Amino acid sequence: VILHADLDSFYASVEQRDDPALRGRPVAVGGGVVLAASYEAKAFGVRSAMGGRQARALCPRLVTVPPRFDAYVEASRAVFAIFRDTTPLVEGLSIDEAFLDVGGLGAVSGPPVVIAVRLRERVRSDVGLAITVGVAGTKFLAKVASGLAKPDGLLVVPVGGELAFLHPLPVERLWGVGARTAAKLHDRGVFTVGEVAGLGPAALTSMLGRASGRHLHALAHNRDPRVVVVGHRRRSIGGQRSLGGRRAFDRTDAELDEALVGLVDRVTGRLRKADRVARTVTVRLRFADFTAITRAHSLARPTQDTAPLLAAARTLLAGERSAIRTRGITLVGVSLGGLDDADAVQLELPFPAREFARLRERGTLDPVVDELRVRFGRGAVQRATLLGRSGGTELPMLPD
DNA sequence: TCTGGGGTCCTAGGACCC
DNA sequence: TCTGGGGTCCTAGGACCC
Repeated sequence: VILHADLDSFYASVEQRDDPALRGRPVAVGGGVVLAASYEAKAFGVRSAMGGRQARALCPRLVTVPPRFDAYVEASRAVFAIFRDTTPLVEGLSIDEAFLDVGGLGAVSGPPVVIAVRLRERVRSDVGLAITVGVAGTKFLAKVASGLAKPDGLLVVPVGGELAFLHPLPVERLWGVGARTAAKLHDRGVFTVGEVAGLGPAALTSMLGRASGRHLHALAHNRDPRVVVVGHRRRSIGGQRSLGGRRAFDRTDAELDEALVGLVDRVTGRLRKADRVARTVTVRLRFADFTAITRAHSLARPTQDTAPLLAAARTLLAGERSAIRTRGITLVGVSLGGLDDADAVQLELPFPAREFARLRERGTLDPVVDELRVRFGRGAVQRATLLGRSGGTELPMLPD
């Protein structure tokens, strides 16, 4: 049994918690763009990612406050501590939501509903925030349930009633169906999850692509085998800076370089703080017409040093000088991928073919061996046995 | 209404290797 | 001179989520 716990209007709720004058009033966090809107603001149609001007047009009495990210991180830590005190099986999805696997807790903590009620009370009393919880047998359904129960709600999908719950819902309720996918489905007369379920997998696949089609087909029949995973590792670290549209066509090279250096500096700082190394640098540019491109380069070896990563980013940016001149530029982004632990050592792969053939001739390696992987990390050997067999027995790692 | 900043995953083509 | 198939890695773009 899985709980999906999701804090309501997180940033705005923290602001209302910390400043009583904001309570009961329509609040938007952010400046040029709304990062989060309180429920009072949402009632006027104010939404996150909306421009500040539009938000004020919809809601003249809107109170706009600048974000205080430190306060949100602090509140998030406190809530996640309560999550982990509820069950060790916590999978964070973002700063304000997580899956909790409470399946094995029955004997200790009572049934899932009781656990969910207690969790909501604790977050309310200890952190001062409202949290919505969805309870179901799968991650997907738990997330759908919490979405429907917002704000400040609790919704349990009864065992056996999953499809009856799911099928009347509009397709937009499905996790992974955004505006584009919804539009494609609507074009073909598909509006509810039940109608999706009525479609064959082939029809969905031809509409949405292989993975999305299969995925959606499975979800519409409430098949979701994904388990709660503790301790996800970040796969990329990035930063971006919008430059404002006004001077899109007359940014100087020096200005762009300054922005790039600032971003690389910030991002590599985070990389080092996380004790990780990166191998792929991606530069993202957005032009005055709002179209965007990405340019990537992979280094021969991973690093956490600023210099080689900055050099790669500069080269990528330099390659787009003429596009920047003719199309104007409104955003620069840098992302680091191919992450690994800083102290991990990966030997050259694949194992040199000539050396391999030589060993094979000497009879040192059984022909079924076709790869050698040796990995060291955290100051100790992680995997150090040769992944091969000779006469059915494992070979020891080569002395070298 | 001229639109932030942080991520994840999928697709598809080309290079390269065996 | 013309021809196969499988696999991995890299790059670019797109959709989606909070």
